[in-house]
Amino acid sequence: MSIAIENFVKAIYKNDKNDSNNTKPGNIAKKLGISNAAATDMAKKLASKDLLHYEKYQELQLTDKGTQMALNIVRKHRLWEALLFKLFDMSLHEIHKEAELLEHQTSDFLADKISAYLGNPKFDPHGDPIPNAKGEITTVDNSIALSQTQAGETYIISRLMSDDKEFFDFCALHGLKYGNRITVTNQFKNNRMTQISINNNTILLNEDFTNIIYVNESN
Amino acid sequence: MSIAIENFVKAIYKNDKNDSNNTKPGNIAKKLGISNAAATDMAKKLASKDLLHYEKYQELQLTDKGTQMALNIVRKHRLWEALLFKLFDMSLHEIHKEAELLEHQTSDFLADKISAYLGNPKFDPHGDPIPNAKGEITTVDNSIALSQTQAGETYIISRLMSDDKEFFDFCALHGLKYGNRITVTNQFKNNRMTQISINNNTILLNEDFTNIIYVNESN
DNA sequence: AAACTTTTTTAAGTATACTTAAATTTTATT
DNA sequence: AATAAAATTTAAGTATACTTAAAAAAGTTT
Repeated sequence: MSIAIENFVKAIYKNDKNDSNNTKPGNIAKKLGISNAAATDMAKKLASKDLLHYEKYQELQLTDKGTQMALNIVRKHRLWEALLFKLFDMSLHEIHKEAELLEHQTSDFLADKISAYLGNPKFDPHGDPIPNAKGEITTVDNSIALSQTQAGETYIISRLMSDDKEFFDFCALHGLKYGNRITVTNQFKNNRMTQISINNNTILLNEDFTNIIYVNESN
Repeated sequence: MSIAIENFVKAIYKNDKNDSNNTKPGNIAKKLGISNAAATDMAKKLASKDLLHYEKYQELQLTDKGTQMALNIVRKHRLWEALLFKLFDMSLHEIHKEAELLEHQTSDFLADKISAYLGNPKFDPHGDPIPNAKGEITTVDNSIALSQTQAGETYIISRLMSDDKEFFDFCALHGLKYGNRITVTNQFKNNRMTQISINNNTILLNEDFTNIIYVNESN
């Protein structure tokens, strides 16, 4: 299967996991930076390969086969992120960009080698779960968006759900990192802002960030 | 530049380094597993990109720009080989196959990270030189093919110039590995065979192997 | 040097993955 | 419910990287 196909299947999968309300060709096209027409063409082609269900004007839906393919690619992506993060001094954004390319040129054999080398990790450096070789994912039920937290409570950062350079630069600057401890000092519901304390510094975060930073309750 | 272009340029470069007598489209086509017509087409296209000199019915010759591109790809290939060899339990043949794919999806930035992590090695696990970021290569002048060695002398294996699985399986079985010591016990010139001693075992090698195993004199 | 063989080139055609522009259908608005 | 807006689909066309088949040139043999 080509890189274009892999990226298309992956985009549908990720779309389903996030803003699942729109999996029509146009929305996928926007995420991939291709025209709507190209996305429709591709959808038809993938339907003929039994990777997704396609009906005119309806939402695209991955078949089991398509889902397995997506999980396989996501697995490789996140394993590369984990490996590059461990070995090299690179930002999460740089790591993501490289993994985006490497994921398509990685045999299952090599993926398993990377996984074993890392001790079969269940999460990547963003806190995103790494599917195992069978495509099974460890769910992270009890993690919630920072926007949904309680003022006065302390939490552990469990996921940074973004690919954006500016976001990661901000996180790196303030110590917002997978596994780190933060205290929510104020929730300004009306302004949709959250004030946190980390490393004795106080930071005010707006909704753009508090919706993509996930945390677990700190026991 | 596309993967097809990168592989074409690399094939010319490697051809020049080995059986340099024929760099015409047909020979390159054979190495890449494409038709002669496709190779001619590609040669014309690359000439228009100033990557090689093309004149009808003549040998193909890389320009400086083309040579730099080839060296950049070879650098990435050999850095991946060195990294995979260090981290994972994989055969030289498996490592080669993975590197063949990864080399095209590796930024200069990542290549430099890999190189630094490995301590900027000058040679890969086959003993082949790794070009530096500027495309400069450490020459290995004093290494000679096993077929050219003297009976009675002891040598250090410096290069295993092959991509072939069977060859590497054979090498692994008998301890023929980069850096290992061997003694040439007999040179059967008429039969083009070389008898060596390694780890107290005697092995008789024919020309197919003695021409691709390179050694240095052992001081 | 003529004849044969091999290689290279040209020409025509294919699959993939896109594009833009127009037509169609769906969705939202009044 | 009619109309306007937005999205989707169809249609036609492009670039890349190939293919096969035929024509042309080069190389080899006798």
